Amino acid sequence: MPDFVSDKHLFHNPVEFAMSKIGGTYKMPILWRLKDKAWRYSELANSIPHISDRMLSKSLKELLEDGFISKEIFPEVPPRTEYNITERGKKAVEIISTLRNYGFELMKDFGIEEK
Amino acid sequence: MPDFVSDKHLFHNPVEFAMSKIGGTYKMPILWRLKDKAWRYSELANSIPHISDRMLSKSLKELLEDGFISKEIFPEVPPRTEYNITERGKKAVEIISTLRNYGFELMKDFGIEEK
DNA sequence: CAGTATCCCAGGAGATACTG
DNA sequence: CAGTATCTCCTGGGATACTG
Repeated sequence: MPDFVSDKHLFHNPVEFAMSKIGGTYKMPILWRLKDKAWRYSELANSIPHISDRMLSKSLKELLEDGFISKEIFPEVPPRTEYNITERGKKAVEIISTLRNYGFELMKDFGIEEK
Repeated sequence: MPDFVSDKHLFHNPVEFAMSKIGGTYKMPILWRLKDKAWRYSELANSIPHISDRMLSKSLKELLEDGFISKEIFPEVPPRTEYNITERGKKAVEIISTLRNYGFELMKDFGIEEK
């Protein structure tokens, strides 16, 4: 596996590339929530612990640009925006599910209680 | 999923926890190489692109402490050290394999040629 | 050969303030 | 409600030098 460049960034392996797309602190939590229904901006903001508007809007924008989610704006007052998972996002959700199950397993392994 | 603390660090979900154990730039590349045979320090150093001694030794130490790999020192001159995967490490390798396949898929999806 | 010790920097993320 | 703009901070990782 040789190095390769995408979007002006250097990668060394496919995992790095995948993580550049769905990694970071908030992208997986967002995709996970959109898994089976549409969510509005404020619902995401209230549901994800500690997330700031800056990080939420930044994460949503990147997921949108990379085609993992879609966005629908309803011209109401007050404005309503809904985010949905796309086909590409659904594949990511499968990976997240695997990672999540593994995480739970590891937590048990390391003696961390799930409350 | 409520927050929880492990090793003085705060986590918000199981994926974060898993990534704290096998994430970062070098842990997966290392585990992946140890998948089916023992490797010496210098072999890893030569095989992993751009890795510095600092990062290699740091990553190995943490993987060792967390039980993903084991280490055997042969009292020869010059010294020889071999690293092996453990049972816990083998489970991680399965996850890495999934992530790796997904990464390749995404690369194709984004039009990145694999050489 | 197989590492450790220091110093340094970039970029991910936090805090706060503001707007159509 | 649904964001964007600034500024700041922290830590993962780079560079370099040294050792049993």
